[in-house]
This record gives sequence, C-alpha cells and structure tokens, in this order.
Amino acid sequence: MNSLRARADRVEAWLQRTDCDVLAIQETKCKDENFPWELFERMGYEVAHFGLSQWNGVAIASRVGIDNVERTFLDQPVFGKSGKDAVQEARAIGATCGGVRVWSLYVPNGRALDDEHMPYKLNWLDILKSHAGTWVKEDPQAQIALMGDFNIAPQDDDVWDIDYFRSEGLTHVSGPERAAFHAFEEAGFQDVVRPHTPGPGVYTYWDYTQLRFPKKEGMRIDFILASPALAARVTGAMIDREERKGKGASDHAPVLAELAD
DNA sequence: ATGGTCGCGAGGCGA
Repeated sequence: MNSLRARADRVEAWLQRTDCDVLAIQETKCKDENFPWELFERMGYEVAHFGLSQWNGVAIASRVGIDNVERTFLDQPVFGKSGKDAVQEARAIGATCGGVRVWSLYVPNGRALDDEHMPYKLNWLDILKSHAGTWVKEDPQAQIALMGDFNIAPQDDDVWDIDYFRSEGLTHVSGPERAAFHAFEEAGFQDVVRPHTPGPGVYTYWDYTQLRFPKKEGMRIDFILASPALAARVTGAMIDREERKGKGASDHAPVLAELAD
C-alpha cells in the first residue's frame, strides 16, 4: 500500500466497488494506535493488524469471519545489521476467514544482490515455505492462501526489460530469489492468478519514479499462492490496474481471486 | 526541461 492512512478514502471506495470478502494488506506503515479501524467497521469488515513502527505493517480484513490470528509465522527470521540487535519485523499476519487460512505477507526487499538484506530475504522465504509445505502435507484438504508482496519476479516477462535488470545487477530476478519462489510451487502451492491474467506486459507494481506507470514499465511481484484444495475453487482472477491510476495511487495494484462456493 | 516519486515524521530512510 505504501501507507494505509494516506489512501483510506481510496481503499474505502475500492471495497465498496469490488465487494470482496477478504482483503490482505501489506505496508500499512503504521502502528495499531494509528490504524483506521473505523473504516473497516463502517464497511462491515472485521480486521486484524500487525504494525510495530512506521515501517512495514500487514493486515487482513474479512467479512466472513476472522479467527486464530497469528502475528509472525513460527520461527520467522529477525533482522539485525552486524553488531546491532536483531528485530522482528511486521511482515506476516495469518487468520482463518470463511474456512480459508489467509496469510498477508510482505516479503523483505533484498535491496541489492550483495546486501545483508538478501540472505535475510531468502532465509525468510525458506522458513515460511518449510512451514507451508508441512501444513499441506499434514492436511491435504487445507485451504491456504499465501498472498502479498513477494518482491520477486519469477519469470523474465514479469519485468519490462530483463536485459536492463541483468545489466544493472538488480534484485527480484536473481537465481536464488527465483528458486526461493519456485520452492513454494514444489511445496504444493500454485499461482492462481496467472492463468487468468496471461502476459507478457502484465504487472502488479510500477515504481513511482521514472514515469514507470505511463511507460508501462512494471513488475509482477504480488501473488496469491494457493494450496491444492483452495486452487481447485478458483474460478477467476484479475489485477486491478485501474487502481494504479490517478492522484494518490499506491505503487501496487490490487490482485483478486474469485472462489466457487 | 539533461530531471522526473512517495510517505513517515521531522532528517533521512525505505521502496
């Protein structure tokens, strides 16, 4: 979102228009005390939020129930620059909504291939994937959605110019990052949006700088990864590119999936 | 026109 408070009016209008049952939000950029609770109450949603500072922050809003809320996943890695105390970051919140275990995820940005945030990002994904694989293994009928900003473009056509990314040595497209993403697929989770939104040139994020949006220079880095039992219920999906337009837009577009009853 | 964006929270950081 790049701040929920700054876009509260847009979110309210979007919920009104879209009429969705469950919304997973990333980068609320606030603590609980500054969270716009009334917005969701007014719209008939229950909401759970996890925010520790002006950074990160994740939430789930639901009008089909919200139970067993978990803030951070088990063994979620902490980050600390060498010599400094490691801190837990507000990057994951889980809740059961209408029989679906929903996780709103804000995967760490690796920043640069040789930055210490990169191993943090890869480890964060690896631990999450290990647990997610166990959830599916223990209960093959489990309906689980891993959704949010993965900060990875898994295929070359998930960025506007892969040669540019390679020549600049940019993140999001490296082998280790892509392997970390594909490990979720190997663990039984599938991207349920791509089959309904084929590329190339289909993105979920456009940088604010460099006129990336009008130039159609985006990245597909936001996903809904579903367990087999949930994937079987998906009847459609879309990326709401219209929401990236106009004054006060987030740099990400909402990603939606529709489920059969 | 040789740059070009946001938000948080009060200077610089993070994306």
